[in-house]
Amino acid sequence: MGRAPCCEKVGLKKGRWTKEEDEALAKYIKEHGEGSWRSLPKNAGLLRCGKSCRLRWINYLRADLKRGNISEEEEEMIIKLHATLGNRWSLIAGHLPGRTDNEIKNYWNSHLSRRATDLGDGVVVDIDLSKLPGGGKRRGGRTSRGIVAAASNAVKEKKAPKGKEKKGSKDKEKPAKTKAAEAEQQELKEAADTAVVSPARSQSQSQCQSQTPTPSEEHSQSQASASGVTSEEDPLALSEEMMSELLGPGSPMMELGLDGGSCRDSDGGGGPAAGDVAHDTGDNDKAIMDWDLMGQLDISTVDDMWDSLVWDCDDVVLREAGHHQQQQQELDHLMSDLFFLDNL
DNA sequence: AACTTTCCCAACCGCGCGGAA
DNA sequence: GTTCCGCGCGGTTGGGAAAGT
Repeated sequence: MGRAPCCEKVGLKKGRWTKEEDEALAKYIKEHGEGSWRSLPKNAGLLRCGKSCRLRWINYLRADLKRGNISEEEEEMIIKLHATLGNRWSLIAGHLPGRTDNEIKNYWNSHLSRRATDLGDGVVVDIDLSKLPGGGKRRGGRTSRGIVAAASNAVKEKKAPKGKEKKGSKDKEKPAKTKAAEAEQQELKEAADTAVVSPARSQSQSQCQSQTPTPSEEHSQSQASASGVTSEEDPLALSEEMMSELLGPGSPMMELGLDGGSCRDSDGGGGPAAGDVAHDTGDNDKAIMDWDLMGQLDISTVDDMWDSLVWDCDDVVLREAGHHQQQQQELDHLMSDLFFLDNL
């Protein structure tokens, strides 16, 4: 159908904002409040796109923004949350009052992702997203609350199957947005609280997501990988609870105790896994696949994926894993589970 | 001092989602 | 049920600053 441009592009100013523009925008929002971004520039007398105004306000002009460097606590929080949520910058920002998603994203890309790459020498996996279920494709757009809801419904149902299932995505109990948002917040809070993460482990985990490429590759890959492994059919969608269940005692992965197919601490004795949310057994000999990668890395398709997988450790590990037929079957089973849930 | 490279961050872009019409 | 619109999100880009040669 073709999509109308977000705003008339002709005659609009781009680039850095001037002080006058900032003042005009701030003044207008102070008087009229946020919202109606599309019409705001016109009303405020700005030659800017509404989106640009919104961004400027959110990232720079808002009064409640915290200025200055990211503190160590914040940094740790970011690492934790990133391990849990992936590149959900807005969600991460939600846990860091006064920080914007853009700020956190930039900070991650410029500081943390690099540091994550620099440290450790363990398994480094770069996953070709296109080979994942659903193409592993992630584009822009908001986190689908419907997916989140569906996923958690699926978990609930798995726990207590009901006779009849209501088709969930369009929840009649409005304001769903508020409810869902609250639920999401709660869920994330729990995730952040329960995620057993040490920075070191996070680094290792992050490294699992990005190999050690050239700087430019590193930059985009870390983004892409992180994005990919938490892609639209992602851990968040699957939800903490679901992943816990999948990683629980009854799960194939837990029973397998894979040594090779997983992304784990390189030194073999690293701290608890960042993504091993609430399932860190403390037994590092039993590698637990980071749940960011859970199900994304199908060893049975290792040959297919070989080009896109880069292992920065002994190949033996992978070879061993690749030859475990039973493990493959169980992984396949897990994959189909995940795929099923993804497609809810 | 001049030039080049790298880093950082503000801003832009394209897309998906939800809701209204 | 479909289309359109507004909004928000994540990825990417571009330019200035800092560091290196």
